[in-house]
Amino acid sequence: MRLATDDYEVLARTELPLDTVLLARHLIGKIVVRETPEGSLSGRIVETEAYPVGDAAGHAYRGETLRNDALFLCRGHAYIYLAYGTSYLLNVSSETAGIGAGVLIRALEPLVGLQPMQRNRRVQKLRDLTRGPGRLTAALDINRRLNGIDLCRTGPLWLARDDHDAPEIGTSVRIGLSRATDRPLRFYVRGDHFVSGPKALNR
DNA sequence: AGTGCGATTGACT
DNA sequence: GTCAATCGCACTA
Repeated sequence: MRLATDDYEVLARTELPLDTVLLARHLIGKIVVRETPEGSLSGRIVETEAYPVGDAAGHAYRGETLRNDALFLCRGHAYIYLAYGTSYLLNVSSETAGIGAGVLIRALEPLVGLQPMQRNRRVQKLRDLTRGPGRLTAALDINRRLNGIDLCRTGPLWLARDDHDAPEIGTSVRIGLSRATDRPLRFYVRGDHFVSGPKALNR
């Protein structure tokens, strides 16, 4: 495990698949980097969900609004919104500019900055730090101020390559929806300790 | 202007 | 397992 984020390499936009579902798979195993005044934080993506073009459960389904406009940026930009009035959720925009689709980051394996994350979350247990889309944003101090940021450039929030072997990826239905509930658009590192959701969706 | 409802979490039985 | 918290947004009128 790395002790610092100094030698992370930023993901090039050209290596991101245009297609939302392919991007959701591609992002598994990549690294989210958060630079704060108190230091660098990072985690490895172990769970994502695709919200592709024409998806009735997607926020872009009814067109562009003030809330969701970051989804319409070209692939690799952050779309962050407040869910249930309590949790910020982090997405990566997909497709070409003007289309409107994205990938939700649902869980991370915490890597760098464990102590600040524990402070941000007010929990000690590593497993509770970033397991869940609202938990990982709290751990990394991610909120609406970072909405629209380019994740393919170093800065306060960006994506890095990782140099591990490609993990074994499982597929399931998405979590927490009331519409389009049957589509297999959730991807996760099979059996990983830091994947969210019920056990049945981690095999 | 009012209403209903989440891409969730934490506390509790 | 159940359930309330909490608020911005989409939708109706």
